[in-house]
Amino acid sequence: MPKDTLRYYDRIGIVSPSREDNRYRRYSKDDLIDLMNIQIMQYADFSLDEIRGKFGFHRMENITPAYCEEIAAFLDAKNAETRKKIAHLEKVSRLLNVAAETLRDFNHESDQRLAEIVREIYQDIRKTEQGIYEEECNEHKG
Amino acid sequence: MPKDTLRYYDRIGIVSPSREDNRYRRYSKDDLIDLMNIQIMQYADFSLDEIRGKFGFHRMENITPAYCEEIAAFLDAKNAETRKKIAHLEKVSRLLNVAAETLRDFNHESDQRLAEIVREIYQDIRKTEQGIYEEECNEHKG
DNA sequence: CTTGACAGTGGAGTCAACTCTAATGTTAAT
DNA sequence: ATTAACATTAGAGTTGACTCCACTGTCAAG
Repeated sequence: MPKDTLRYYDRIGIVSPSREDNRYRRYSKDDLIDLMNIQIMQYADFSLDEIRGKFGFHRMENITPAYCEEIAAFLDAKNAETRKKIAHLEKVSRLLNVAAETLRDFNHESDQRLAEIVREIYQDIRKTEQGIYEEECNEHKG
Repeated sequence: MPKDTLRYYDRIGIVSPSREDNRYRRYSKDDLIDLMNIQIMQYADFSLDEIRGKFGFHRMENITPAYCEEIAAFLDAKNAETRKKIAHLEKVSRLLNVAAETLRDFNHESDQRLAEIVREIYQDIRKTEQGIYEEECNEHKG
């Protein structure tokens, strides 16, 4: 992990190691565990804000069943989001496949299939835009 | 599509409509088709640079079989990338699933499965880092 | 005791794709 | 003729997660 990244994490208060007399950072075992957890969470597409906010590095004290359930629900939500992204990418993959096929050997059948996928995608795009406008409305209300 | 986005596309030379006498932008049918294509390509995770570079909006002239094959190969590469992203997200989904399960009902079996996935992910992360270092090397060589 | 290789800091720069601001010009309606 | 509602522009700001810079401080080796 690049040093600048560690300094950055320290600055934004995500992993703040203790200091030696000369102000050099000293990373404890727990700090290293936190850093590894961060890598995993980043792999799972959590932002640093989410990591700080939801996991906040409670160290074994303070772990009530209610807290566990809260985290579990959060993970469920993230998972639903992830499934949506996968569905999106599956559609993209199909699109690219058919588009390449159509380019290589133009015929009515693959052209039809391409058009069908494109139509589907336009619907998705319009849905997303609606989502954005609804969000904006809610923000104005809130 | 937001007006600012259209102005932005005009500025960076992606869709540059003709102008009326008063300098107002007038979008032709072809411009609209370009804009729709851009939406599709963005859905498929192409950057604006890629869109400008690879598709450059050749309008029916200049479409040789060689050009078709070049684009098809490009789409294939993008598809390979997409499949990799899907594999990544599938792993994330499994992780989130097992993590939530483990949080809700801690037992040895799900804990084991969680550890297994985490191990797998660390390997992926290390692979990615290596990739980055190799890229850096090649840049220094090139 | 100098030299080189590290460590520290605050602050600025990077990337992509917008998004917004301020100042000004054009048009349609009252 | 005034005003509201559009259009134009150059240029600055936004986002997140770094990444780099110039400068200074610390330390071990020769």
